[in-house]
Amino acid sequence: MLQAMSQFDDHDAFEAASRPSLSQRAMAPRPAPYLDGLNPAQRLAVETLDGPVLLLAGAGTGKTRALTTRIAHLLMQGRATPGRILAVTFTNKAAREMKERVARLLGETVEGMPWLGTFHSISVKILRRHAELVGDGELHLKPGFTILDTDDQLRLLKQLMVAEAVDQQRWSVRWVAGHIDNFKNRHERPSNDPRSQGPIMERIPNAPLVGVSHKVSVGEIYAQYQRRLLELNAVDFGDLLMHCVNIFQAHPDVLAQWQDRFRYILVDEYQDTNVAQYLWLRLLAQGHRNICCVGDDDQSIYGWRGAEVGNILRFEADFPGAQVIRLEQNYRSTPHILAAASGLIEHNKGRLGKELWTDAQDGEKVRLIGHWDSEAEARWIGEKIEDHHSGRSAEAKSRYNPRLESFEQELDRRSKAGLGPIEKHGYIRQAFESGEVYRNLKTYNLVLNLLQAEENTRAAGNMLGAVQSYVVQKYSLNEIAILVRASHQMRAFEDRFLTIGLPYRVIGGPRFYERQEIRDAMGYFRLAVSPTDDLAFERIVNTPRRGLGPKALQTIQREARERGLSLLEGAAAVVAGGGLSGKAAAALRRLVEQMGAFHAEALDSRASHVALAERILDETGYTAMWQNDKSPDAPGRLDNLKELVKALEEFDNLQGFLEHVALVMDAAEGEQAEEVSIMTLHAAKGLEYPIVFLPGWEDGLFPSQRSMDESGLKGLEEERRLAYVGLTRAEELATISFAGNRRLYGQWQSSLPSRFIDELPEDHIEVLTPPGLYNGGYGAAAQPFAQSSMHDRASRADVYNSPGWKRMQDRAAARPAPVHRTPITIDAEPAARFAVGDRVFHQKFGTGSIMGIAEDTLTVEFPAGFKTIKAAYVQPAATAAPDVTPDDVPF
DNA sequence: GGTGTTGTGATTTTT
DNA sequence: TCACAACACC
Repeated sequence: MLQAMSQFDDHDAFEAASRPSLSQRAMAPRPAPYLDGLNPAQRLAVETLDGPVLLLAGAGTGKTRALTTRIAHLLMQGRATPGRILAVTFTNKAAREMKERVARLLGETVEGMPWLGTFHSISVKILRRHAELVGDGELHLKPGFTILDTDDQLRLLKQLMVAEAVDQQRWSVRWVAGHIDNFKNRHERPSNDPRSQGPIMERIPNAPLVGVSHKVSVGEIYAQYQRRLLELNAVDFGDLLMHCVNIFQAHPDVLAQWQDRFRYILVDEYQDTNVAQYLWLRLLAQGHRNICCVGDDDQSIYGWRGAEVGNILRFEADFPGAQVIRLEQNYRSTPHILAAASGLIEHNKGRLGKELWTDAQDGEKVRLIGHWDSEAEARWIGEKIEDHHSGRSAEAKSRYNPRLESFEQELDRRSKAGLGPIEKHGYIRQAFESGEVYRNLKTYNLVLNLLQAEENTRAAGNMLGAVQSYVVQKYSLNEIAILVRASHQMRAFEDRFLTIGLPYRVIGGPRFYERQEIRDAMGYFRLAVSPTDDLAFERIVNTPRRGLGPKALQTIQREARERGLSLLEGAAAVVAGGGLSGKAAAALRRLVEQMGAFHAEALDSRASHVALAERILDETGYTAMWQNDKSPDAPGRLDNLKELVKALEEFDNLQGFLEHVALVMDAAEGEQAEEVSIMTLHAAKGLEYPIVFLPGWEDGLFPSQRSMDESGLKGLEEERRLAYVGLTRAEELATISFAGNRRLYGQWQSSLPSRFIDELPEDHIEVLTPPGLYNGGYGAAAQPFAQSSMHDRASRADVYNSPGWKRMQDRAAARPAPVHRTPITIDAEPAARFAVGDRVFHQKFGTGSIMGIAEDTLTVEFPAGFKTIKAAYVQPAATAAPDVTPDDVPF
């Protein structure tokens, strides 16, 4: 069906014919099985096809389902051909997912959805067709333009800044790049008066630029940068959007053409759009006005990179007559999790407002726990994960359940006898046979519902009881995630998990195509495909080392500039003209000749591009460079190169591959192994896990001090949304934790629990007491805060008054101190408790002897060697019974 | 031109 | 603490 329609794509004849004709009307009202199972709001979202629609979809409300079903509906209703639907996402992953799901709905591959993609990939397609409209009469973009990655962008900017003698000590390349990105996010073109655009920078003190001002504005660099990009026939990511909008604005005829094409527009994650994307969308939508934006203002967490929540808040004003549809039924989380998240986000002002609700069973409350320091936090979370994984978590019910056994027997009996109402639901059987009903709360709930729907037979009643009393104790590690605010928090977990041998994976680390060796290799490929790619030339000319350093490069650049050649051609000229001597000349000659040959072969469609790629890497000595490298990561890099070559096989030629990679910078992720996922809160958006840990809820870290300093209340609210996103990732169990002390940049720093903790609705929170928090604990111990930056009494008192800490104290006090332990009193002169020669115990270093005492600092000889340690961190060894695990040892 | 040393500064990240 | 960049030195 889809493929049949896609043949007509681009044919206006088909469009004309697509007014309800006889044959179409005969085909028209088809049954729409894909609509089954949608809730009323989702259904409304799918069926409201005309005019602007804002779909406010809370976390876990089936947003993607609504969006993909809407596309399917448009197609099945014959409202539009695939080529007439524009569907934009932010990430390639989201685009891929959407394609797959639409395909599944329609039961076919959706090759015919050419305009489902990211803002950037769609912009490239548009831009390739109108490249000449970018620039002025003299200099304009050509359709074959290259797309620079961040690396190229920085190198180019750096050249410009060096030429302008900008004081890079004070104004870094990254900083300038950030500003330029922001210009583009806000769709600010280089102004006619660049000197007054953007912040002012100073040149280095005695820059040899006679008669030039001591100051340069970022705007001037921006203008030069744009000029340079044009000369290089290149664009950066921001340009893709900006140039498109510029073309649309300056050429109404072109705009009209695209407006006409896109009969229906769908936008995912609308709350994340920046000004440029907003303009882009609004221009295109002004044609048919059938635009459907899906988003959630409460999940807007990308303000710092230009996203404007205002776009979604203003939707109704921007698109008069817009219908607003709210998806509020949540299918992901338990009521407690939902209530906790909702209670938190209510502290934000200016929301569009949604009330999430769910049918799900109550489940566990959100847990809250405070720890002494980040290491204790990691240790504790590691243990909890092991518990969940092995099924020995404290809340685990008995593995053996007689009622369940009888239930299973009953099921078996009835199934064999082929009777009774229950086995009509093959699903139930399967749920039990696979064990899914024990493991997955969703399955469990579904089975419950199905059973409840059954007639009130005794068998059904039995089953119900059995299922209800036996829920889920074992979790796969893949069902568990740790979500942190900043990536440096990950280290504590990695360290800990490595020691206890818990498999984990970090999501969102440096990506495949951002690795040095991959970029280098790509540089070679780029140069082979387009010999005029100067940035690629600069990248690889001396990698591996060819003795062609900055000086040789300067010579080449001078030659190229004087003759108006590209760098590679310039290099050829230098070689021919004898501009370089000896070794360098020979090396350059070889490189030029090789690249010439590679280029010829790249043009030859009969030659294998995979073989060419291998040859390039081998003959230029690039592979050898890593083979000779003795650093520990060299073998990994060689593997990556092999993988790169393998990835090439999926493309017809190098060119296609490069085009793909410029935009789709992600590698296939393997998900076979069982591993706990560790990632930032940002990376977690859109994902869900049965069990979620949210560590590091401390003021300054989360909410991040920097966010609040830089953006004030706005920043704080965005942090709060981030907390909301984190909580709503959890399906069954969320555990929030904070640590009193944390090592930051090598320094121990103490902090207060996050203000968000006090904003959580108490009824849905269960406060846990960590092992080792006995009487005394935090309440009595001023010592833990001795190194605190929070020295003033008032703020420290606040800690003790906060519900979380109070509760912890109450719990701790209510709990009898174990016999083997002497309560620790930490007095003003802690070291006074010790004398040289005493045996002391430290939770990390074990037992040792005191060799020296200075103030409150001890020098202790541990098995691991001499350590200088604050007295507060150790205790007399005699009180530390041998059976005490490290976690039982308090501070 | 390659290697060692010092200094600095440090969220969140996609395309 | 750690990574990376800029400089000094061989």
